[in-house]
Amino acid sequence: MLTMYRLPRGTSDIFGANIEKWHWMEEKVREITRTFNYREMRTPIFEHSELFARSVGETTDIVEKEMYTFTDRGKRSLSLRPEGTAGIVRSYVEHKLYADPQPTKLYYLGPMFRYENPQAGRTRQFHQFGAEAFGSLDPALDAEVISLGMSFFASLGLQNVVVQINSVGDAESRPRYRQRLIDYFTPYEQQLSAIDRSRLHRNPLRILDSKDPATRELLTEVPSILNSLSKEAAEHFELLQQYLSDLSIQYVVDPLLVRGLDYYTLTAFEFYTEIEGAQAGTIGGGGRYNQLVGEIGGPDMPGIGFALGLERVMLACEKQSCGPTDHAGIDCYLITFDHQTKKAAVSLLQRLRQAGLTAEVDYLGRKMKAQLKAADRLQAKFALIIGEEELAAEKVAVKNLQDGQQIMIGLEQVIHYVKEQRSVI
RNA sequence: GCGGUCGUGGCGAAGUGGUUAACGCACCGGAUUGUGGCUCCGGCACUCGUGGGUUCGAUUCCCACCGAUCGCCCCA
Repeated sequence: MLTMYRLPRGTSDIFGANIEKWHWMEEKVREITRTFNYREMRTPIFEHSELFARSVGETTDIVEKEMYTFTDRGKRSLSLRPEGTAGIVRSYVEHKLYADPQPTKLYYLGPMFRYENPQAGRTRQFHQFGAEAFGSLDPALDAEVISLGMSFFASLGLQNVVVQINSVGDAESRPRYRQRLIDYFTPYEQQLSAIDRSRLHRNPLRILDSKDPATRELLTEVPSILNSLSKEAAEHFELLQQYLSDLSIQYVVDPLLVRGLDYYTLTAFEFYTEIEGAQAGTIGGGGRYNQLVGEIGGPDMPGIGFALGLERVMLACEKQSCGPTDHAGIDCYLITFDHQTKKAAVSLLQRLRQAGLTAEVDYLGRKMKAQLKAADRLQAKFALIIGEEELAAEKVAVKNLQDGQQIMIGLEQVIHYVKEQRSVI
């Protein structure tokens, strides 16, 4: 293959049949967020690197080894966004949206970037649909956010999506649990893998997520975070479950569920479904972040949100055969023979299009037979034939390509006729 | 960052240490003059990922690199 330039590793070009799928999915996002009254926010694709380090967490893999960081001509360190929440929170604070009546409910949709090795459901540029709701501690809002995600999946026709929930505690209970974990694992430290040992010192909560068999043994007896929750945190979690039940949302409590981002407090959750490929089953995740707004310089405002990986959602859709209905073909294909008929066709073409019809004409000088073939391939409903005779009579031969019937129509009546007939086919 | 598998024309897919590298799909043209979807015929003139090496000779053997894919870590 003599292609000089190829797309960068972990990226993809979306076109052809795939673009239809993306439009379909994006349309579902717009629909569902409208009914839940979340408004779109578009933030830059890149931000100051510091923002991500602060919000996502200095010691997370995302910040430590996955960011696309570069220095611009003004010597600023910028990074392509690895996730969406940081930018939304920055914007919320920067534009003082907390001064508006709360809650502020926002959603975003767009590409994210992480320098990782690609595999099933993981690419370097990927797309997320995320929602964030600020300004309320009400667990009913947690339930709404989860419900928004589940409703989105339902609108796509996806089945068997489970939401796993947990509480990672608040400012009071988290340090306490952290210490309990350290106390629990320290006697076994020598048995832990190198990774888990470093987690023990840096971020003990992450051990809960370990896939190491030896560690998993130990996890069967590990103290549950749910027993370390403060009264408020426990109550929040309890109320959330009640609301979820009221919403008939199937959920599973998983005390081992922790998330890879540091900013979560209280509620943490993941959306999961079976997909080919071991790790792609998590199609979304989220949680509360009651400290984050304050941490990046805003007032003490709580927030909760989720992010869904649309490529993974797409994989799930493919597995379950849900997707957009095949788009209908074009309305008209104009068939011409020479320069004179082409001239007439081109102006008819414009009028058809102005009337809202999808119309096409041959630009390759093909013979009539080939033009009809092209019309067929485009699934045209009508072939509008403009030949010498038609031109002289100021008529068009309109051929219905479904039943093969053909009639002559006056040049001026064609649009009306096609519009009328189109709906009865 | 680490490990497995793979890399032949637009796509799918055979194949061999040595004359013109199958086939299918798609595409283009033709089968009596302006009529498609079926059929038949023909065309589509490829550095066999890239660069080295072994050999009289490599697309087939070896090495490196690049890429794809699957997995680990981690995440969406």
